[in-house]
Amino acid sequence: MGNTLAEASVLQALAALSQQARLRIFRALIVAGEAGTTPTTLAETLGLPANTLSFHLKALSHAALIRQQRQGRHLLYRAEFATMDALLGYLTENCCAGVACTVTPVSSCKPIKRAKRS
Amino acid sequence: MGNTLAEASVLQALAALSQQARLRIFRALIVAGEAGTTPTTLAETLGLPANTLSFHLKALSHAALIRQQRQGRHLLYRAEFATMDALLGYLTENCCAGVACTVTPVSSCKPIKRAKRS
DNA sequence: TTTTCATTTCTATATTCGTGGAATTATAGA
DNA sequence: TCTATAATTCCACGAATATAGAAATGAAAA
Repeated sequence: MGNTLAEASVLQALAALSQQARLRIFRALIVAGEAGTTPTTLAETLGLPANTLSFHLKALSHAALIRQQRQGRHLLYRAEFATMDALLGYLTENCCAGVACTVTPVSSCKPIKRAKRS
Repeated sequence: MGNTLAEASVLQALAALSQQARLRIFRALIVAGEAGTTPTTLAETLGLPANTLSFHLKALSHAALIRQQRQGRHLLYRAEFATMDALLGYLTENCCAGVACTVTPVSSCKPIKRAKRS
């Protein structure tokens, strides 16, 4: 039962995710989970120049889909699960089956503990 | 257990919904349900010039989020629930909690019979 | 078939977006 | 402090988008 976003926030989140580079960045952060990821890692993983990546990170941040935290010399970016949850809630309730969705809505979006690979 | 969309289709659908006029058009079609709505009705409901509306309808059609059918002199537009369902499925599975979402996914998006208001 | 209405396409314009090179800021280690 | 590294901001430019007036198409009614 997450908060529902205002239309403007929904539009901003959808716009942020509707671009290939940004969708991939976001997905990478989802996979990274609580550990988060640094821009440098993202840049080499996704093959993006640092400044281009930064541009997209800003868009995702502005949409509140990700969050930034400094970790020594690095920055850590993490997915903001609550916003994604709220976005899915909005879409389910308002863009799925009329005024109120009759089907089971997404209950929650949480980072999951995953085994580190390699 | 709807089909999952390819990344390109997801991006197209998200882009289609990430614009105010189009999100409102889509929501109006959701509310209209199986009955569908004509461009004329949409135009006056949303206060859009016919050509601008047509432009946006095309974008939604191209993303397979809506469908068109001729009804005599009018056209009827309807929401394509299956695509929305698939979009929610993708977001739930890939952008929610890692490789596979542990929470209950949206089971289905169906038009519901609703009482006409006023 | 002629007229009428519904909708789209054509065209133009202003704005926003995506990209990446170069310069800048910020942090930490020597 | 000085230096190296991390990340962002500045800037420019081509591409894509949103808007809407005007013209064109399509289907049905007269």
